[in-house]
Amino acid sequence: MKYWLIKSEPDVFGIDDLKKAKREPWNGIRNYQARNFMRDEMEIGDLALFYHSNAKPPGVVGIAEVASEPYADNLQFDENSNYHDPKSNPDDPRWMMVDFNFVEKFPEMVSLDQLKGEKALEGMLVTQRGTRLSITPVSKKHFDKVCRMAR
DNA sequence: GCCAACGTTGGC
DNA sequence: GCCAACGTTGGC
Repeated sequence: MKYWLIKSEPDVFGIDDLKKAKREPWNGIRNYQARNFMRDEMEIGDLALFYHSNAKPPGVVGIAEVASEPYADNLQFDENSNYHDPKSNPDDPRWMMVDFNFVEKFPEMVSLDQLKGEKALEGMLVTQRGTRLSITPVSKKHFDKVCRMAR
């Protein structure tokens, strides 16, 4: 079982939206590294820290769970979508995604500042400057620590 | 296959 | 809204 951190902008799709939806296809990822994590490494039952980016303040607000095998993100074939990719071949889709289930919303967010200030989280990718990846792997140690900080 | 130009992310 | 840090694109 692996652990992850997934970013989302609360204005677009935040933890409350996931709570309401219960389950959501993680579509719109158009970065190869992030895609590879979903396609090649995620397994049903993996847990992910749900992170609000472009928020004030940014930080981890809850937990989601991988709920499906990887499958093609249909928006890549939708000409009216921002995520349309004309170069993707329907017989060999370029962009894959998984579904996430809502697991938990933390009573209080663990802000990026808190993450950065916590010695035990040293090396966590999201705290590092220039990490723009919307999906990053997280060690179990770091995952557990963030959960403890939230409670 | 190099690399300049361009686009995007996301903290601040 | 600025801009640093990346990723991608495309000409050569």
